[in-house]
Amino acid sequence: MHKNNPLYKNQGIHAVLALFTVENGKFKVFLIKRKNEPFKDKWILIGGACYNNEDVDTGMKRELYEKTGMKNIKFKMFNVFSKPDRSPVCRMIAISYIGVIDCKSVKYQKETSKTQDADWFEIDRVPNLGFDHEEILKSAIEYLKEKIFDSDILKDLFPKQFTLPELHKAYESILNKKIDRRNFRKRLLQQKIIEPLGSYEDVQGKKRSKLYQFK
Amino acid sequence: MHKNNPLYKNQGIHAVLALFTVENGKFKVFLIKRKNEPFKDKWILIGGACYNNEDVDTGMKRELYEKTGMKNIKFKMFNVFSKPDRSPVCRMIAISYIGVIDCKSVKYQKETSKTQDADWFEIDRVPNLGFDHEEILKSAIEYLKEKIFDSDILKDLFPKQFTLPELHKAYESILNKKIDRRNFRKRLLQQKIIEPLGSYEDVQGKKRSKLYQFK
DNA sequence: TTGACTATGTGTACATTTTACGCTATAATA
DNA sequence: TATTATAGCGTAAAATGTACACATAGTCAA
Repeated sequence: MHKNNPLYKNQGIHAVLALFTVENGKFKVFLIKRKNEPFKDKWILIGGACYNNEDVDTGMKRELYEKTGMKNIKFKMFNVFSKPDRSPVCRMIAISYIGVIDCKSVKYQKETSKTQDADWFEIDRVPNLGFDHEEILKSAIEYLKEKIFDSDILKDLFPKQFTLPELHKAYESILNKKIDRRNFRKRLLQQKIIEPLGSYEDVQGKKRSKLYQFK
Repeated sequence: MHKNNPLYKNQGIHAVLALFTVENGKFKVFLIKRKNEPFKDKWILIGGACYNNEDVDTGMKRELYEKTGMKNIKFKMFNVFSKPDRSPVCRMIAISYIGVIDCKSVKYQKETSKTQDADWFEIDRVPNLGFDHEEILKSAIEYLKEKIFDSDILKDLFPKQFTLPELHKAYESILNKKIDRRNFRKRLLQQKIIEPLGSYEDVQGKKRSKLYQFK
């Protein structure tokens, strides 16, 4: 590859993050609103271009901080999008990431140098997205559904303790279907990625649930 | 991203393919030997740089043809490698692919404009590889082992008919462990990705096996 | 206070899948 | 004929998944 060969020139790498949460039983994704062209005033997933001196994970982390102010978020690469015209600026491929967090335990900025707004959107109320981010979002949701039972991908959705009914509700929201309460409980407990704390939640108005945490 | 910002300039995209086969019960990978710097005279996986006007799948297909002469090979993306210094030429990220084929039913060129040799290597006799291709190969083998029972990833290893003992041997070679003959048979048959042809193989010296094909 | 209602937690019966291994059939060979 | 190797079929036990019944803890309204 020759640096000045027009066949290769001006390629770039996008890092794009589909960041999810579940809040009050609603499955949500985090979007930012662009301030500049292209796709000015459009909502998109969190993302931006990688620098030459960083690997894509590092670029993703930096972009996440620059565009939202969020830090210490875990995410995982899951796909690549590379249609030559996916960005109108120049040839950019997108490395896509997925993350699931507790929206109540992170702060974010509504505005930055490149964004004019930012918020959590319910999955079925997501507006039209810029770039090919609708395709990326769709792929991310598929990936999440596929991995939800076979990994600890929801580990950061409940950073501290939680109850089994809460976790059950989160699974149902994400998978968008009913799961038998009692079988769900059995399955999760024998998977041994969660453990009981011995204490109970502090609520009134119903029978108290036991508290659990991820191992 | 600005086209002349040195933070972004001269990024490139490698497409890299770990192409596997099983021959005489041996699990093998296809390697090519470089003709030029960097890594002159080193063996590497099949790969090269994507053009601006092609998506990475298309670039992979073109590079495969240019470096080996092979056509009509199916492959699947499985990972991304992006350490900033993984190529000494400039900042290149690698999109990695995996493929499994029948080595007897493809021809390849020993030499091309950029390669001086090409061959199938038994997995445990692979030489030191150029770039970060040892890491990519390791990741590809892991991925293959993970997917071997849950997908038709071996579909092109036996393009026409095969016997269950042959398929069994291929699984054992790839997974590098013994699998019970009888349980293997049961498992594959109830997965319904293969079907019996009704005929038998044409050999002497042992009991003849039934022939099967992928659906 | 009692009965209705809801949420939580446990148990049980049944089916399906996985695993370990016995047995039979075909063909070559001593 | 007996032995050995390969191919194919079957079965019992274990593990896992699915569909429920039931008991308990609390609220609320009559």
